[in-house]
Amino acid sequence: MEQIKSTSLASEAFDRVVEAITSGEFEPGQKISEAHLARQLGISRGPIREALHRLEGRLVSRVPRIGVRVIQFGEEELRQLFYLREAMEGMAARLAAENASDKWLRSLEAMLQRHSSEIEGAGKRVYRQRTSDEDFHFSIAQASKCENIERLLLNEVYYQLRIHRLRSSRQPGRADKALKEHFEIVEQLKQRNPDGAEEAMRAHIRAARESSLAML
Amino acid sequence: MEQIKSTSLASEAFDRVVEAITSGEFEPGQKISEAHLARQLGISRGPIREALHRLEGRLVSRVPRIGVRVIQFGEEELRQLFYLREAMEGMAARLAAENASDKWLRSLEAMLQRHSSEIEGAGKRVYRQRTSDEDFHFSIAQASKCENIERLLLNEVYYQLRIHRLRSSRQPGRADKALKEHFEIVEQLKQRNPDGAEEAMRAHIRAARESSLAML
DNA sequence: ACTTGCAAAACTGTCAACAGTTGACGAAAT
DNA sequence: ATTTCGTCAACTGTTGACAGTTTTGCAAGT
Repeated sequence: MEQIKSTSLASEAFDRVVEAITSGEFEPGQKISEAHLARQLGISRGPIREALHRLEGRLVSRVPRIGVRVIQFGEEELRQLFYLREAMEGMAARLAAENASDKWLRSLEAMLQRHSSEIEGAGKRVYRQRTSDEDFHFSIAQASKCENIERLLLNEVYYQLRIHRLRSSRQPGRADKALKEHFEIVEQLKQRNPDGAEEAMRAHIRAARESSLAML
Repeated sequence: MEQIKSTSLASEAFDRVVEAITSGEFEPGQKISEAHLARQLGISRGPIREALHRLEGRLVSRVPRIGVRVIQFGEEELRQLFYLREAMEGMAARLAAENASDKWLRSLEAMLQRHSSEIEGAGKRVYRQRTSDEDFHFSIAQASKCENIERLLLNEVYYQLRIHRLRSSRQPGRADKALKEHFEIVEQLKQRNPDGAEEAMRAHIRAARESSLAML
């Protein structure tokens, strides 16, 4: 038997707006009008309001009586996002090292092997909503068995990161280095070394931060 | 010049619900009816819906077509909350050690001196919405100059922590130990030692975690 | 050219009402 | 006594309308 999904208009609208923002359809700083968006999606303003409120502070900023805008993303905001990421993903790696099952560890390693061969045939710089990198990091967040961290990474960090990724090129050779760092993280996880796993993850994210900031 | 405050009914309702939950007026697990709450506050359901949605995942959990309930708080949830707290506040302390002004450091130390004398006259276990402990920790979050961390600590962590604090007694002598740990954190901040500050903060929160869990 | 004042349009905050769903209660059937 | 079924009240999701505010476009004045 399969679950019946009766999704609400508000959730639908939420997904659409996230998609529109993280895919670049809505520019950073652009104003989003409730009424206009409601007409565009063919529903009333209620569900739209709900969706936009759920995004407040994450992907849009709101000014009372004025409206909501897609968040702007400067160097400082990006740096701070990486600080938050370092803290949370570092802890996630630590917890994963303590909690993860052997089965999961093997599947994570298999994922890295796939990514490894993807990089070989490296021509394809096609856009994909969820990158290999995000899959790896999110998998570790899940393995931490800490719902708070998992939820916040998903809702706060990764959404914002996609906006940035969309508008900036990556340093040449960064993918290779990142993959090596991923392998180092897996190695620490396999050794069930919480300190090592956390430090490897944090070093990886610091490196990603410096690389991203260097491209601005 | 002073800012004109034009607070909306939704924000008002939001504050009221937070107050009701963190003060214990609404029990954990209790269902909150939009219609009932709207009648109670004398406004329509729109602003209420908005307020409850902003609390989703933080202080209330929502089931589609059923309604919202005040979150339940078990041992595991509490442990995970402390993991998140350790990660974020550790990073906050690190950033504070790097960024904070000397003026702020002196005011933080003065705050600790006040807390110190408060504990002397320790009879007053009166309930206060914001405890001395929370003031100390939030001040460091502000000094980190990282808006993400500040916002998430406020909206995600401290609210939930208040629910727990309300319903559990503290270990005898914990206040004294906590104060000593606070002084250690300040010491590391004064020395502008990021590693030391982060580790002191994390050790402090681990100790608070163990103490809290021991009381269940 | 630049500001000032004003009127119209557009938009947000709020409300009241409607439709469909859920959960509870009690009657009927086994 | 227990289960099944149908009814009903309460509630959530959604809508359209109203009021007040902000923005915009334009005209008049400096």
